[in-house]
Amino acid sequence: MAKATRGSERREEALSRERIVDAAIELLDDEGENGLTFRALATRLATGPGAIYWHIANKSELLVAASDAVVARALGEVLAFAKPHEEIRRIAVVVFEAIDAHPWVGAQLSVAPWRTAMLQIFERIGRQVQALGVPGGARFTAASALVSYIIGVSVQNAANGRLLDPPVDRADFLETVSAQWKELDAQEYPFTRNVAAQLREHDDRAEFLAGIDLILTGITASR
Amino acid sequence: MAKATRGSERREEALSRERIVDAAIELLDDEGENGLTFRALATRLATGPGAIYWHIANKSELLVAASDAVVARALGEVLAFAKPHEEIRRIAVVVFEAIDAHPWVGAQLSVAPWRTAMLQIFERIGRQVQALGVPGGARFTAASALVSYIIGVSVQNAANGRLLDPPVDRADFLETVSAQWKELDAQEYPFTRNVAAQLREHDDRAEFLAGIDLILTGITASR
DNA sequence: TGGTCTCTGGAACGCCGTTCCAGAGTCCGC
DNA sequence: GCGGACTCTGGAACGGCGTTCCAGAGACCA
Repeated sequence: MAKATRGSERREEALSRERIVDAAIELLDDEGENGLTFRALATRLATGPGAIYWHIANKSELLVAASDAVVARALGEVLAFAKPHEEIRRIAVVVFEAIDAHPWVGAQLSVAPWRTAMLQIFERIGRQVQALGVPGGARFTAASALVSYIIGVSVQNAANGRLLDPPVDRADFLETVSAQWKELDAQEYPFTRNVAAQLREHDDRAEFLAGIDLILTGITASR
Repeated sequence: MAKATRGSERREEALSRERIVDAAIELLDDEGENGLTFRALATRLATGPGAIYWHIANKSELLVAASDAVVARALGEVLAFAKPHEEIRRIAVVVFEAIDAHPWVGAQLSVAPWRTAMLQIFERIGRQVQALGVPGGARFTAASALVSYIIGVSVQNAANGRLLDPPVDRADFLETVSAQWKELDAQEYPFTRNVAAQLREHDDRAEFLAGIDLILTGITASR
């Protein structure tokens, strides 16, 4: 890898793993998950598909690199807070929002877990669980539950946003689903029918944080 | 749809949506997510790809139908229990195991949520949350948190199982990852390094249930 | 018996991830 | 200053995919 030391570049801006990953992120954000193809990426970088394969092994590696970059940037925004409770909530929100802004990251995290992206989240959460005073034997469980919940909800929230092809207004979308829930069979879906109104009014982010608090309460109560 | 009333069949067993979905489930279980192609499915059904399209609109609809069938069968096994706590745990375990046995269901649930499969889980969990005595305004939040956690952990657990192409022994796999964690940078990943041993020994299912209990404790404590 | 409607399945289309490879540009030993 | 080796490029090509098309087989009705 002596490449970086080379003085001059052949192209205006030489192809590099970083430039490819950045272009991939742009493409994914602009065109959605299906928009990322090696041909489209090559066009955007003014080159051919073959050139990309010199820097990246395959599409899966490209997706891992792209999601790692997004998660790392998001976590970088969370500074050390005074109270563990607060920092856990901050990390959760930042991850939630990163996946909301880049829905393809969510899909990627559930396909290829325990790569760098997820490990970073686990580490940050784990330290705060420790700071909360959770005893050694229960830390792994508590941190795992939190991370699973954070990723799980974020992925599903992002999936909801991707549901309809023309990006539809959130309020309209909830209105529609809520109406569908109200039409459900009263025998089969009594509960869902009853909470249909709450679906329309609910705030994903607030609901998400309420879940975090539920888990934190559980962790603290059984400490 | 007067088809079902037709007395005689052209083939030994006529093609039907149900037969196609069953064959798709078999194919997915046998060959993995990438094994389901319309060509392979056509071969298994001794027909051509075009015939399948008469019964199913596209691949996405086929995947939705297949996961709905698997989840419905799994939930069907859970009878009404006396105590809501118990039934919630039973539902959680059954979903966890169904996704573990059919990992492709997990991937599907995070791509297309809020279809029948997820709704069924939500409904069953919601009723028990209500039975727990959670007040009306908090039921939606509690049920959502539980469902998100259940799906989130199950999907990630299933994704772990799919990680390596030749199905590797679970203990070996954990041993390897645990060893990798111990090799992590001490500055960057102190927590993860510390719990590496717990990763090796932990039981996914038990950990999953511990998380459920954590949330249930939280729900009960803040009731 | 002829027409219509349901259903079949093979052929073909366009796009994808990936591989191949001729060659352009750069560096290094002599 | 020159020749070979090595890095990197990008267009062409391959096999496989989801999907569409359509000629026609079989069952039903007038």
